[in-house]
Amino acid sequence: MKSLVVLLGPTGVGKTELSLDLADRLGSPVISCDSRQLYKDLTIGTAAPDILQQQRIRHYFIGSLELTDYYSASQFEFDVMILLNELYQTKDSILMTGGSMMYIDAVCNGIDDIPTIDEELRANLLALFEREGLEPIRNQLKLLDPVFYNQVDLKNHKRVIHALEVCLMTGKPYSYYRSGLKKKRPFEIFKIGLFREREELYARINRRVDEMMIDGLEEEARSVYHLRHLNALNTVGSKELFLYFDGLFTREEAIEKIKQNTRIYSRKQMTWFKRDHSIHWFHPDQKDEIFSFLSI
RNA sequence: GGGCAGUUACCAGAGUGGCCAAAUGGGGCUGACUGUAACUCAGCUGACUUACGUCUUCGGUGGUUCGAAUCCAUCACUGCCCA
Repeated sequence: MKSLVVLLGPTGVGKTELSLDLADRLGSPVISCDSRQLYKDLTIGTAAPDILQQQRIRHYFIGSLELTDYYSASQFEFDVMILLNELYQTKDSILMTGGSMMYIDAVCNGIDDIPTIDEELRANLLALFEREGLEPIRNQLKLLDPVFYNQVDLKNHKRVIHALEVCLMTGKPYSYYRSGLKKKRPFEIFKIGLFREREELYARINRRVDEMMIDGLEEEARSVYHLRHLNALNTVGSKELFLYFDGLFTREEAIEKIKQNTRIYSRKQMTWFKRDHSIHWFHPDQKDEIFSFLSI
């Protein structure tokens, strides 16, 4: 039986470092599962594996996209499935590492097949939202998909708009596509979660942000500032510096905000992971325990 | 030494006699989340209680009043101005 080892955990917990040893042991490359490390030009702010680390272990999905590229969890599922199929020709165990919750779920459980939304339609709805608020969009959704209308958080414009997009795009209710079914994978999945006490994690995060600034995060952000409207740049470590460039933050305030938003993000990740009882939790120092758990 | 302004929950900051455990924002905490998800959204945030509710708060003290964060006196501290 083929297997997929998923190394996950909140940002800053120490996944990258451990993943190299784990990959060595498994004789596997690393499939990165990170919705922002995917993009080139964001390497410092996303703490992507560096050149040396990538020379040591082959990594996939690091810096493979332009900031202007469209991508989604669903596409990630698709790409990973193809890659896994290839890798399993010669290997039995593959390692995937990352903290993007929905991407992990997309690979492990699958995600319903929903058509990708036409750019123009999306732009139109967004314009309508900005002009008249969410009300008209909600009303249309109520008409076209009363089922989902009753389930969705009606204040969450992203969810409401997306549902309507799908309805308008396909002529079918959004709920029609939402099976909620888990896909059966032709490989076994082992989820290893890395956990640190909050205080310890926060201290690492704070320190890491300071290191990023030393490594040139400010210059990195400056070089992509002109693309700030892109979703890929709605990212911790970029958006705060943009506000500094705008004169709305001092440099110090921006750094504090990056730390704070990273901490908040790490908590959101933990909230998500807590629901998943198939995760086996370890402290990053418990390398041997992890190896023996995986029998490697 | 004199004059003026101020002191409100973790922070900032509304409230100027009852509808005030006290607006709002920030921060913190908890959670939702199947498609741009490092997104977006929600709840809680004086104490005790599952809850109904009860109790203790608005610099200190003492008053006025049926009733005070709100009015008066006084003390303390802070800021600005005059000396």
